[in-house]
Amino acid sequence: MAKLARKEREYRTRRAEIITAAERVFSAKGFDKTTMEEIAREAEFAEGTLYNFFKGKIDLYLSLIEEKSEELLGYLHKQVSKAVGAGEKIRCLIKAQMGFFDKNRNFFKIFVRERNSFEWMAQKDRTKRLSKVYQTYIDFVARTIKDDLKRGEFRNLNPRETAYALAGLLNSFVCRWPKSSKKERLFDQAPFLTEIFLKGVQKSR
Amino acid sequence: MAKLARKEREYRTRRAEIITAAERVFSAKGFDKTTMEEIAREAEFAEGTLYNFFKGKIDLYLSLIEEKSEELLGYLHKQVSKAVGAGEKIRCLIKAQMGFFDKNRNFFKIFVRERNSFEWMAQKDRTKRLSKVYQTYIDFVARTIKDDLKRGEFRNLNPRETAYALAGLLNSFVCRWPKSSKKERLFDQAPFLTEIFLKGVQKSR
DNA sequence: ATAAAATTTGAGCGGTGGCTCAAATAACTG
DNA sequence: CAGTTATTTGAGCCACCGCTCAAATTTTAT
Repeated sequence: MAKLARKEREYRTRRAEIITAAERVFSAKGFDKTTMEEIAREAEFAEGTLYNFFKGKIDLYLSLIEEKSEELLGYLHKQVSKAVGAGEKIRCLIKAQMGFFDKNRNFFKIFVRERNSFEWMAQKDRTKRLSKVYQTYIDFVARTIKDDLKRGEFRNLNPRETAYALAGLLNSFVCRWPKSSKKERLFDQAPFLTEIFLKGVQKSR
Repeated sequence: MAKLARKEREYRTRRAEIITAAERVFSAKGFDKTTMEEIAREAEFAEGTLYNFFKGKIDLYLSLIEEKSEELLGYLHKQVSKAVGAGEKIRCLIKAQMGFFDKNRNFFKIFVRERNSFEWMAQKDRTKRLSKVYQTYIDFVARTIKDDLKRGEFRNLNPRETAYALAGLLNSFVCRWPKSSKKERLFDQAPFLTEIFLKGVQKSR
């Protein structure tokens, strides 16, 4: 019946509100310095309410990363699938990722920060859930590179290693961003990075 | 007199022992999840003793990063200054950094992790002391790149932006390391990274 | 050997923050 | 509206941890 559907919709809305509130706080303070009390205040709920939507602090954090990452990957997938021609998929991937981060500044801080440290994290389940997310991301980048490289005049490199190199190039560059002016868009830096990377992997002649 | 000198030596030895113990724990658990009690246990001192050597947890952490970074920079400087010829300094920088990290696995974890998040950190003094460290590092890389690029057939790029790109390339690659086998050395990966980077910045022809 | 000075020790204090749960409130139902 | 169920609330519990300081121990001086 319609009633049930509305309830479900409202539940999701509230859940999403909590997630974006958490995103703001986590991105500003990092996981450890963020308190549930602060997320609750930001989301305009009482602290206890958060526990009706998430098992605890870690679950909330991981849910946020997982869901936003899915969004990112979906977007990248959609954009990249359009591109054809040697190097075009890679070019498109870089542009798409920068564009996504421009629109999701808060999330990107969490994504980058976590990506660089998840490897040696303490809690078991946290490591597991996170590594899945980042493996999926790297796999996608590696596949894109693989498809693209064999199409043009590129060296025969290990796609996975190359994917790490590209991800690193993007991430670190992106780390300067918080310091630069608000209006500056990451998207505009895409050509610079694309050029370095594509030249870097092309065949010598 | 000789007596005073010995005291001083012993003081420094104990201090260094605490720092390397802290290095082990911090690298394994990260700043927040590391407790003073655990560092004390690892260093075989009582908790209170740590406070005779450092003002507190943050001071210990920052001292560790500052002192090891100085060591790293000194080593890089020494190695790079030997190199001559287009691209040679950069090649040498990459090899030296990988070699240093091979020998300082624990420190490198802290260095990389912190480098990626210090930009938006909470505590004022911590940010200040850290940003100085990383500015010095990036400055050095930028200077090396600048010296080198004008010597060969390279594009006219902004050295500072390019330094961030290079640092990112190295760091992210290095992030895979903890997963790979113990015997695998970062040093052996240097050629792969060097090639991508040098090709990436060379003039089109 | 003994007193004085320096160093180490670890139990305990105080503040913090994740999480719970009984009570309050709101939403449905007939 | 009354009764029932679902949701929200926030004060308080409790475990944790950085840090202190009086007492114990070691080192130095005489």
